[in-house]
Amino acid sequence: MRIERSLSGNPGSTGEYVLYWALANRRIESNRALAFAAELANQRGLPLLIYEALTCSHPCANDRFHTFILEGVPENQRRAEALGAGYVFYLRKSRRDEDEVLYKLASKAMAVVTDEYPAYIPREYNASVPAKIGVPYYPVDASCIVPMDAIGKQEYGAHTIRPKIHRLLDDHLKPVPRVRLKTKFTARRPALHTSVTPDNIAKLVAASEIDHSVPPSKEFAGGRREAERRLRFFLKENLRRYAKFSREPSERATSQLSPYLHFGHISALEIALAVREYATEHKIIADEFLEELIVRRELAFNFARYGPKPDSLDALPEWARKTLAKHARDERPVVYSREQFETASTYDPLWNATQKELLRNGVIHGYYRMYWGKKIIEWSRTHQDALDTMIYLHDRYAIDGRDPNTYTNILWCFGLHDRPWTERPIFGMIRYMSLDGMRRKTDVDAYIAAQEDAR
DNA sequence: ATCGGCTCGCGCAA
DNA sequence: TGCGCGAAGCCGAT
Repeated sequence: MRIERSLSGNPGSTGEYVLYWALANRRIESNRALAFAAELANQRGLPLLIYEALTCSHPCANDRFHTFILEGVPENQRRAEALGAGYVFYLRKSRRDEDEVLYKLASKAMAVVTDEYPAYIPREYNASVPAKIGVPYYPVDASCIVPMDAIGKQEYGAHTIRPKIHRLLDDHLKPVPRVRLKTKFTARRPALHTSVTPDNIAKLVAASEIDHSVPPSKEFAGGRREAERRLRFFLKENLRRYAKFSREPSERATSQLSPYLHFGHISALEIALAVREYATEHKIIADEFLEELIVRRELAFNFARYGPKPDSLDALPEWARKTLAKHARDERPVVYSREQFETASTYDPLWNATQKELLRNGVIHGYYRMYWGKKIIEWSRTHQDALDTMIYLHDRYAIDGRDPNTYTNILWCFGLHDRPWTERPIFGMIRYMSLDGMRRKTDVDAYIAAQEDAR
């Protein structure tokens, strides 16, 4: 692995260890940023210290996300220490606490390595933190299979990025080499460490100064082991059904891994490798799944990284901005308030069921998520209101929200990475979706019944 | 049940 | 410069 891109200073100055800050990829295995930090440490004869944090000043901090993240911590600590690395987890319980642990740890580090991540808070950290610490700072892309840098520019759509990804895939679709640390971390653990065990998670969450009105997901428990369990289940039960049923939500044939991908409990790389191996062994064609996991996911990261902004209508292609502007003042026969959306109180039973899935589980099935978004456009006073509502609901409830993928999914509803269609009110030439269409293609009633039963 | 048109623009072949 | 075709469709004609 090359040592590249120093954003501030040069490695080689003094320090007691190399610090890896698990900002977006909260895992020890299959992590290129951590592997890079380990190589740097070995090169300098220093130990590796891994830092994972959870903050309450995050604008959407609530019980759901806190619980999910905390559930991953004991396993990360165990695996980090098994490598011979140091591990510090710090939960800042109060909104007023400064982010002083990172700065303290960084002040004794030879270099800070972290995750490049083109959205939400991590993106802001990577822009602001380097200037505040006096040591070299390396953000490494540990999220994508083909690193964002290897594409290097904003792509217009799946059809333009696909050939580039496939051309580069052989170079990158291989396991991250096992990390072996030459120097064990033997220093005393820094005092500011929050001990997390399966038993004290609920107590830690309750004591945090966060929004306690969004309960933990009823469906998804966080952590590496849970991610691995779901991957095994998907391979065994659903990979062979995926091509046929991925757009039939009532069949539940999708991987259910997006929450774990979002928090980095598992990597897209290891999922792709496991899927490819299982598919070869069992003579399954996995192309449809790998297209979603690789091409479309990486298109989303490409958009977030190289587009002007991942969460703004300004980032749409010109034809979409034009047609939306033309229809900005169209009459909206039905308009719901944010509260009506949030409480799943529309006239449409399918839409309400998708919103209930979001409220209860923290995800919406990928296919219905598009319908969910299209209807919010139809039922909002302005396009900007619709975007604000979608981002608000995702940021607040979706475990896989605040992610390049979800922002891209949301903007897709406004024409991003899509093409124009027959002009119609409100939508202009943006693709429209209807309840009749959903009924024609999917078993709407089975899905609604499943959401009702799940209460 | 199936089919074509709708409508724009990228990237490639020529 | 022309041409094919695209992230998940709709609608009306047959």
